[in-house]
Amino acid sequence: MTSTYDVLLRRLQAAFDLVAPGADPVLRQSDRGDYQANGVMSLAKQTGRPPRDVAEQIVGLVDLVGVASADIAGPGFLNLTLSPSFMNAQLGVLLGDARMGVASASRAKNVVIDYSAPNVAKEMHVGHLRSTVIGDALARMYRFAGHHVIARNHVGDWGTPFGMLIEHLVDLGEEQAMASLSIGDLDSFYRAARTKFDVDDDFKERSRARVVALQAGDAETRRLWSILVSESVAYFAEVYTKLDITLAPEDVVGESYYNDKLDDVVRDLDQAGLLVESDGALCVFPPGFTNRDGEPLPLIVQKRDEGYGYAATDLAAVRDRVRNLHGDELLYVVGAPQAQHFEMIFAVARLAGWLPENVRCEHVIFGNVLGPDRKMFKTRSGETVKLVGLLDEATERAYAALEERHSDLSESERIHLAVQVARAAVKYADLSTERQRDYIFDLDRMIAFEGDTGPYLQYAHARLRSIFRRLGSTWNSDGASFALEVPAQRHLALGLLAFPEAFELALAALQPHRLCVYLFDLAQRFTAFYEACPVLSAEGALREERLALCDLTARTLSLGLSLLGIEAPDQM
RNA sequence: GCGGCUGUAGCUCAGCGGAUUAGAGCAUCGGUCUUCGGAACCGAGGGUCGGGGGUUCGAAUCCCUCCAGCCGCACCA
Repeated sequence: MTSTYDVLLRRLQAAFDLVAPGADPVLRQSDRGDYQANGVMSLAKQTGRPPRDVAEQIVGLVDLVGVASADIAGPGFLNLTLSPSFMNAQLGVLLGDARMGVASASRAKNVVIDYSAPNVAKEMHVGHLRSTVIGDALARMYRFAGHHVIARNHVGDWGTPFGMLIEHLVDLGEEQAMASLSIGDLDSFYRAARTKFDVDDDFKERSRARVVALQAGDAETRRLWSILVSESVAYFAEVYTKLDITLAPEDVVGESYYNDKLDDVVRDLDQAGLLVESDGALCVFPPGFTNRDGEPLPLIVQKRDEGYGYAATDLAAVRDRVRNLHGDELLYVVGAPQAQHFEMIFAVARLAGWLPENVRCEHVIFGNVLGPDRKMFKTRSGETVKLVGLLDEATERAYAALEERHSDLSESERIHLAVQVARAAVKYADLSTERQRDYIFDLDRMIAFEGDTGPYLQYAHARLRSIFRRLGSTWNSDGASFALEVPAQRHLALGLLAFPEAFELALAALQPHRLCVYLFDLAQRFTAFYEACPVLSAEGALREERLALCDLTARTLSLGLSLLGIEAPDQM
């Protein structure tokens, strides 16, 4: 179907094109009319004509028959009011549309999304939360839009720490080490290795030798290393299941994957004449970057000791994602501190010709998770907060809240619901603010059932479903049409019709919070409707109409939440 | 020093391709209703949109500048 927004846009565009080809109508929802087109104002400015004249011209040219009426207001605003018949028709189509009006992409793009990226042999902590949650939401949104998502979990599985980790594994014995790792207490494993490394010179020496062996490809060392990796990946999978994240073990393509491609990267850069030796290191100096002394800032590709740094790996990854994965879009869901690093990586990749103009490459930046003191979120004792612990605590709170309100749930139902509510709370809190901002992790606030929270949206959905449960018989929408004579109904209907543009804007800007804003607004429209409009006690056509609005609202909420990676249980 | 991000109601945040009256949630206060699940709804108070300039008929939104906070600025990822 063509969304309501798109119908309006096309009609307006045709009229605008007659006045000034390509002029943007700047169409958006409005509280003045149903929609407003502000493009007249800039068009007037651009042509030097009085806005009202232009507005009148557009109104004369635009064909909105059967769709809407247009009024000129103020200096030259175009307020649009949808016609009842058009709304009825659009809502009627929605009843049979599982996509709730969102068109599927005509050409599926390959979208490579790099997110989560935990470290092998290290616990996942709050620092991984945002990348994981935001990245997964974007992945779900892209898939729904009809694109082919290639998720890349760029785990830290290489580097000097692996010398000590492997030696620690040897010390423990493989069986003991695997047991220790599979319990999920990765931090104590890492800490133990670290401690030995710091206090035991002999261990330190062994660790260094082990790094050399690892890099040289020594078979036994690689085998031991792969134990660490596979145990960790298995652990990550558990965390992802707990969080309901779509990343699979196959998506893990760690830093080590690029090892054998790094020589090539350097050679290519050299042949392109981009490589410069500086202080013994091989660097690229992309224009426009300076250090604190105002001197050109290098991207160090190969260190003085001839080892490769992360820049080389990231460059190899860009190249791989364009050449081999045929990515049309490359997204990196990585925190704000690495902004300059990625700018440089992208700049160098463009210089080297690895990143064609038509490939969109973007660092999807997000801010920090802060504690109540507005500083980086840490435990009281100053340690990083484990993701699993965070979820467990959220689940306990959700469980307690459910226990207080529903004694009729079975134990297993309550546990299952608590898990769903807790995930919703944590994810929605993360997704609902503009991602570049830091946000304060406040479990009390996010798990509240009132206000702009995940659980509130789940609740709105559950209330809707309960109406259909009370109905007893199965309902179908065959007899429904939309007169929308009660303002609350019409207001809700307008919200329903706006789902496609809300989704598309969120996706285009890579801003899941826009979808959150939409869903919360829809939920509020629904509750207002719910107060004003009895459903089950209504009769005849009015009852069918209201049931249909409930059905559409429930489905829109459920779909929208699912695109954020949040479940919408039928009962709470 | 250079660069980036952030600064909107007591608190947490939307709005920032300029445009008609600056919004929401929480909290506070006051109401509604013998609830299709009250985990609800309605209303009120509360804002020099960090400060100051500028562009514009019109700026929270664009430009400049200053202030505050956080982050980055060569061999750790």
